[in-house]
Parts: sequence; C-alpha cells; structure tokens
Amino acid sequence: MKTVPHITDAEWEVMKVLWNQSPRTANEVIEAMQDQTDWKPKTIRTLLNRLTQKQALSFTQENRVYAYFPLVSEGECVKSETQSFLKRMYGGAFKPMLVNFLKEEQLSEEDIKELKQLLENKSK
Amino acid sequence: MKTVPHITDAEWEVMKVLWNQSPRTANEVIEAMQDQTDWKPKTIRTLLNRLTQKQALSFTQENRVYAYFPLVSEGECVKSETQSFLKRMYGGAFKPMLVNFLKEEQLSEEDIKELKQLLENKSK
DNA sequence: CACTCAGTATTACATTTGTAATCCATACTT
DNA sequence: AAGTATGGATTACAAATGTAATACTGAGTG
Repeated sequence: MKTVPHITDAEWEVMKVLWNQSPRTANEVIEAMQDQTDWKPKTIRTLLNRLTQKQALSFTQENRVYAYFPLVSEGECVKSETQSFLKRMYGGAFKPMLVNFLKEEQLSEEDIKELKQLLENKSK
Repeated sequence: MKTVPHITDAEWEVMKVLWNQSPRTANEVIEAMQDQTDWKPKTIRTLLNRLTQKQALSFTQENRVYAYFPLVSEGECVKSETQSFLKRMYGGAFKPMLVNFLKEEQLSEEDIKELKQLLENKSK
C-alpha cells in the first residue's frame, strides 16, 4: 500500500484547502485561509513548499504562477494518521477505541440510529 | 477541566509502562521496555526526566533511587489526544469520524454485536 | 581514606515544526 | 532601458523531539 508522507498540523490546514478545491494558486490558498488562520502569506508559502518537497502536493505552472494540487487524497491521509493514532493510543486495536469513544462521547438519538444502521449493513 | 501536558510519541511509551504498573524505578522502567524498544537506558532516563518536568510523572525517593508514578491518568491523556486528533482530522466532529471508521475497518460479527449493544445502552 | 560504581543531573546535537523574513528574477510601467 | 512590484527560492531562527553522552555525587569496597 502506498505510503503517504507525514503531514504536520499546520500543513494539514493547507491540505484541507486544496482537498476542498484544486488546483489553486498560492495566492488563492492564502486568500482562502484568511478566515481560519492569521498566518502571514510567507508562512503559507513555506508550507506549500514543504508539502511539495514531501510530495504531498505538486503544481502546474502558468506564466510565473504555480497552481497547486494534492498528490495524496484526504482519505489516504486520514487513514494513515488514524493508524498512527490508534497505535499510540490503543496499541493499534480498533475496537477498544470505538468502545471507549462510544462510552465517552455525546451522541444524539439521530446519530445513534445512523450508526446502528451502519453496523447493520456491515454485518451482512 | 484539568489540562494534561502534551505527551510525545516516545514519552507515550514510557507512560504506558507506568500506567500499566507503578511506582517503578528508572531501572525497572528500562527493564520493562527492553522488548518494545531498543532505546538506550540513558534515553529512557531522559524521557523520565522530561515527563517529570512537564508534570506527567512524579517520584518518591528511596535512598538514592527514584520510583516514578503517573500524575495523569491514561484515560485523561487518551481523551485529550483524541480531541486534538479529532480536531485535525474531522474539524472536531465526532460522528463523521465514527462513520468513516466503521466504513473502513474490519469488524467481526462479535464486535459488531458488542458495539450495537453499546449503542443500545446509550440511546436509553 | 581513596576508588569505583550506580544513579541522577546536566549538556549535546541533529531533525522537525512553526513562523516568518530576505533575496532573486522577471514582467510590467514609465 | 531603468525602476518597481510580485511571486518563487533561499535562509532564519526558536521550540519541541528523538536520541543519547558526559559530568557529578554519594555509598559501598579495599
């Protein structure tokens, strides 16, 4: 299975913007992030660079300007991060985590119904 | 709510040993970790120190020797790490993560039954 | 009492990460 | 053609992290 590069917290924010829509130029990414963060444009460019170096992003060039797009899907990354997380927290076992979460977390009647439905489907 | 210090990957391994049983001397911790890791004793002592500084551990002193014990529970730490994780992956929303997990992961018929049972209990 | 050994405390050092600033090249302006 | 502005490339720098090594100190040993 393909290994995805490790994406840090700050980088993750940038990836989310590009997963949401791509390709986008650096300036478009910067623009899109004005609300979520107060990072300086230079900071965001640094993150774009690092993500490109670690091959999480690539870009096409139009004149002087790069348009970035993801090389890895959100799903892949989420899955990969989840694996590490699971490993750290629960020694890699999935079910104990679920059990713990279900005990701890608030869920609406609606949510519970939906989850039960999912479990139904899985069991068939 | 009490804030737990941030515990890094390497430190987490040490905490697990002490959550499992405590108090333990540095040497006992080192001993216990021989299987899981190939860290040098000095490395483990460094981690014990850092954890003590960030008040995740404390110790009692018997003669020349320290016996370490956790100041934060595994549950607290798991919960806290889970919050950050959730925030990063799913913008903090719990249910989407569950949905995703349930879709992705393998679960035995047994597991599914158990989880459904948990959901049942929650809904009442 | 001098020496050694075992623990603890202090220091080391490369890498990663967060957070930018400065330098460079080129496209447009005058 | 020279000057300016804009976007990319390079450099910066502190804190956190992984991974130890060295220094110090007191307790037991000869």
